[in-house]
Amino acid sequence: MAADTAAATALESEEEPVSKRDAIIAGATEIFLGAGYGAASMDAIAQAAGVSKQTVYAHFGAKDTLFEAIIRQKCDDLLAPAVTVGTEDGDVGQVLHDIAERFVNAILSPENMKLFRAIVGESSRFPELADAFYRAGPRLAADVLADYLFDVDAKGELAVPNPKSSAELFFAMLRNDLYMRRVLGIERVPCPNEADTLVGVAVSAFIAAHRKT
Amino acid sequence: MAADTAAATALESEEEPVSKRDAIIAGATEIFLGAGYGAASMDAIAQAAGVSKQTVYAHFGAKDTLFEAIIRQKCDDLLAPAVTVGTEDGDVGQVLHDIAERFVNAILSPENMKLFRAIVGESSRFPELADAFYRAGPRLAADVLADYLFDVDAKGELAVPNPKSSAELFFAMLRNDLYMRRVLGIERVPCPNEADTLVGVAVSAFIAAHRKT
DNA sequence: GTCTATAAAAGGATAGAC
DNA sequence: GTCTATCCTTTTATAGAC
Repeated sequence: MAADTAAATALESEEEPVSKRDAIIAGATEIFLGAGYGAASMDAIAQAAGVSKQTVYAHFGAKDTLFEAIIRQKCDDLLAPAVTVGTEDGDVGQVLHDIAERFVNAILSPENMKLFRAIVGESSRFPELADAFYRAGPRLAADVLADYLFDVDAKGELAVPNPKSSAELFFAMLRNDLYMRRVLGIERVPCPNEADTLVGVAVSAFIAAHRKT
Repeated sequence: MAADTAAATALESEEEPVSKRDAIIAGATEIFLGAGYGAASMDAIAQAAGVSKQTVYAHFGAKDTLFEAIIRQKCDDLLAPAVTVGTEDGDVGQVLHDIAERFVNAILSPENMKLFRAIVGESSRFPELADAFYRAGPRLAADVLADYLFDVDAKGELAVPNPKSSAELFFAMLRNDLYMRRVLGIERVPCPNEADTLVGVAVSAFIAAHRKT
């Protein structure tokens, strides 16, 4: 299978998916994230992939298996860039601002919105997926930031007696009203100005709340 | 119909729903909020209501109509207590603490969790419901708090140059990691200790960020 | 591995009697 | 208004040929 994929990669044009399997993944991702698990039909997925339905079943066995594969991959792909701290040296305010900007951009992206809605909507049927999302996203982000805040406290730049709690508070501040509107699908158009303002407000408030006495 | 309901109320025991219509509403609420729109079948709803399927259709016409009726009612019922300011006199810290406690209790309640998941999962199919939820919940709460914060600023108790922005930040702080875990269905057991801690952290940080210079 | 064709079941909605 | 019985579309999944 690996050899097949490699050969196809070399021969096919870049527009077309390299293999049937990749085509299925692409099609299933589009349909599942666009419509949700319940409203997505295997026919629609096969058609979006340009493949017969039986081919889909040959590769993934069943609908729920396919859904799990798609969602798990998306969790890893999408949330990874949001949780890196980047350059930890420099002014604390600047570092926090950078982290906040990347986090907000990541969680507000249309792809992440669709992923989150799909997971939340099926959290009772696929609890493991909800857990995977939480660990790859919010939990990891908070853990990474908590490590950084621990150092910040040690250096005496800010007073952070409880890094874990403060890290969670920081990201909560970033999941603001704009995030809520986007989760609910109310705000369609990307609004960079509001996102920038939001980041500034959150970072300022966070620093003010953790200033050394 | 009203007379029928009144008569039934007087005669029936308190355990049983007063009318067929109320029984349908109760059953549909249970099924829709428990399983989501897609996974809920009209058969299951009829069975949960103790009524034939045709009776359900006679009252509500179609599945989507029934869903809308259920969700809209739940939005009004559930979110109303969360958005009252209550006694606006007294220490600012105490008032904010009260508001925060009520808000957290409301949004973390199992009923609200189920409602939110159902709406988010079907936000593309029922955008009006997502909008109704937003206006009855997050938007209304922020508006009410913004009014209070405007007065607080005028009295000079805190520095709140932008009440709307600050109100949104306040509630964002309350939708913390615990809220995220509950939305994703990870945290099953109610954890009052963590909720109390969370409220304290948020209120302290908010006041510190808005202290007069 | 991939396709066409088909089975088998579930679910939304309706007909007609009472 | 309410029930039983039924229709018909959609959808998951499989059989069998190439």
